[in-house]
Amino acid sequence: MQKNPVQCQFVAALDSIVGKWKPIILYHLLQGKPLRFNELRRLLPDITQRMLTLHLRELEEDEIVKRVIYPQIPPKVEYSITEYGRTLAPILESLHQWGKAHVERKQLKKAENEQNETD
Amino acid sequence: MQKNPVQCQFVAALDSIVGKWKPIILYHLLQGKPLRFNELRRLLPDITQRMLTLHLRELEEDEIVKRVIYPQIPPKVEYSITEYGRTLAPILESLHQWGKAHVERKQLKKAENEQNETD
DNA sequence: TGGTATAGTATGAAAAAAGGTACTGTAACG
DNA sequence: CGTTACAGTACCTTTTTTCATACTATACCA
Repeated sequence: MQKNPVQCQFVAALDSIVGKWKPIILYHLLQGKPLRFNELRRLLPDITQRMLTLHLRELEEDEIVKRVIYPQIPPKVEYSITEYGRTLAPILESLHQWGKAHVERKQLKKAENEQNETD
Repeated sequence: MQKNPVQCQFVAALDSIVGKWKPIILYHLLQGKPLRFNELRRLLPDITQRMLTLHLRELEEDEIVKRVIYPQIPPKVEYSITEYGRTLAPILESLHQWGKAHVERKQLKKAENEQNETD
């Protein structure tokens, strides 16, 4: 589908971290502590079970996240970042920083505009 | 809609660079030379006029790309990266590098699997 | 005995993103 | 006089992504 190799590389990278919830899932897992399914759910109050499952499966598929099932009842499944997943940390950190600055910049522009309107 | 501020920051950053064609548009514009609408189209053979227009408008809205209209016939419009847009360069470069390694890694795994199947 | 917690799956609907095709006006080229 | 190039817009369809709700099995707790 994507013929251009440069585009492919962007697509591969972005596929791994994009998705409405992936960055924030990774953000929590990058804190270091393995998290159970419902712990993640509590950290992301607005996500549906379905989306959490789907995104975790994709991250697992890419070997960014590791899934460990403890054979007990009620079930216990722990998710943690892999060594490979950790290579994404600097990128996510940059994105986070840039995004923060971008939001602040937008709010500043908005405030300026509202100031001008009342002139 | 996005209540979590951390998530907002990711969303803001990703909104600015995600979209099927945005990274590759930015990649070309980051080469430095301003590009005309149809020059970009030729660089992205599979994009439709419509999608190119929409993505460029969004990038312009975020002040990542500058649009200059030359009042002549036939029309001439040049797109270039702004100073602000240039602050995305390191992030895009990292994404590109990571994506490249990720693609190679996947191909390696695939080759290993095929090797095992023929054992 | 009924409620809660665990980690999901199944199904259908809604929303968002992307695509396809046709169309615009003007000028230069052959 | 017909064609091409330019930079789009309009309209509609398809694809992809996300959401909402109901459902599963088992154990523990009161």
